[in-house]
Amino acid sequence: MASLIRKLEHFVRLSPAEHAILDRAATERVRKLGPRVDLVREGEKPRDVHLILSGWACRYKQLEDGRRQVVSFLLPGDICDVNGFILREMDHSIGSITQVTIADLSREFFDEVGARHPRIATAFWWETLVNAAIQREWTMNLGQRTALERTAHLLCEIWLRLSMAELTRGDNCDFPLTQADLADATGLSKVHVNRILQELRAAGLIVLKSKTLAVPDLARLMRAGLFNPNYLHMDREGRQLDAGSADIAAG
Amino acid sequence: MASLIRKLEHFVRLSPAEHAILDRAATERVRKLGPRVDLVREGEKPRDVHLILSGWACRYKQLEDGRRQVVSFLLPGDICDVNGFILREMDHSIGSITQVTIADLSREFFDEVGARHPRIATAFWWETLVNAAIQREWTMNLGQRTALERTAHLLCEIWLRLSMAELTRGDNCDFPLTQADLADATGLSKVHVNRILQELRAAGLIVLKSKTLAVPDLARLMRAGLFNPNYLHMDREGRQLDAGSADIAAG
DNA sequence: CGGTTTCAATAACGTATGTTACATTGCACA
DNA sequence: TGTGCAATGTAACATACGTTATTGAAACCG
Repeated sequence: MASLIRKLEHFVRLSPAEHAILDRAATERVRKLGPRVDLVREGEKPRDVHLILSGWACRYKQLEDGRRQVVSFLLPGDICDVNGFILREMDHSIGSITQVTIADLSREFFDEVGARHPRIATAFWWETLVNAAIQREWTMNLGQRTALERTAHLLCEIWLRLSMAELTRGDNCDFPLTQADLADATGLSKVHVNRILQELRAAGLIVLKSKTLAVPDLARLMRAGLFNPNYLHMDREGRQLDAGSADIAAG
Repeated sequence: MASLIRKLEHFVRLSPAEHAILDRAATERVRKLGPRVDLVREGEKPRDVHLILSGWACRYKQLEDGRRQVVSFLLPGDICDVNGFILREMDHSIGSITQVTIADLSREFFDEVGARHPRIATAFWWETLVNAAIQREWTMNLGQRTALERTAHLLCEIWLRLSMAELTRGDNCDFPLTQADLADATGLSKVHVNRILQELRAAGLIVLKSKTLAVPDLARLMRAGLFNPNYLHMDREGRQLDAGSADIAAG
């Protein structure tokens, strides 16, 4: 919950009353899932909207011959498909990566937000639009960037998204993805992901071991990934980027 | 305008009154643009929402060194970013491909739709969600499919989107994209796109010349592109796919 | 704790696709 | 009715990345 509010507040300030509404929605109907299980499967009818309270998950699509593409990562504070229940059938699956805690948000909750809480509704639209922007950036990433740029770019994105949710500590963060996960997300083979990670390590751009990632110099990693943070739309009205994100954006 | 309504009616039936509302919005503030000009540039503040009345356009992103990725095509009946004006700055550009006619839809129009026309609002949400699904499918396409599959897949998608807007005639349609456009959209080089098109032609999957595309056997092209139309969510309540799209979906 | 599985690392080799270069066709416009 | 530029087509060659295979080190687990 805290992660969601922190993230949304990168865009609009929410009142204590609005915090309370989100808090309440996020504390009823909470579930816990093990790692590496499907939360939702392609072909199913969308039911509730899910809010990730803790843990990492991903959306993915698969071809009949087994080729698999992770199309996005879901981090704490992320909402899966605001209004997704409008569609009759899921066109992709959602799977947990780590153990995950989720809150199921009802259709009625969104109806009420739409009718009575315009600032929250706007914040949810922002979430929706940023997710669309992220998906466009992934298209760019897969279509144009080299393996090294692509991997560095993905790491920057995850880093910034985690930091918006206040899930980084100093220069490091939890990083539960395996090289196979990174391969599925970048469209590279596992072997090549391994080569690229070695290269990033050798260049001093990352320190990655035992599920912890450290980024000693984010600006340098961003340059390596040709990373421009504009698509994350982390700017709140009447403010550009705060002190913490200013040097981040410096590039 | 007709294209928009036809497309939306693949999802919900709209009343004559609702048609009239859309018609009115689409006839005030109409502009015409030449081919190959920018409609919107990355970095600008989003203003109105644009509805494509005729012609083709695309969203694209560019790296400093000139690498360019088309992240989506905008066809007649497409709306650019419902509620996009919530964001402070565009993270991509929109450029025309052919001559294009657009209607600028005001923020107030969307406010009114949200407040008073829930069925249209739902239809716009459907449009938003389908666009997100398309973007995910492009991620899959670039990350996992071979050059031939990828190209065939893109052609299938464009074909179906055009047919929803009733812009195909029999087995053929206008197709103004150059091989360079296709290259920018598929992440392939122009030379390789040319090779792949030759291959598709040789296999009898497409006939493409002088800006006209014919697809003699859509089911076969779909198989070549590992194309599953589910992500376009062309199904209306109480109906699966109509006669026209049934054989399309047959695969 | 010993066995089993997952994950990471590395090597040898193969190939799909990129690059550069140039020829040809087609079409806009003078 | 040429003339010029954009678009398409082709060939020779280069390379980034994929594939298969093997090994070692963690993590898991009964």
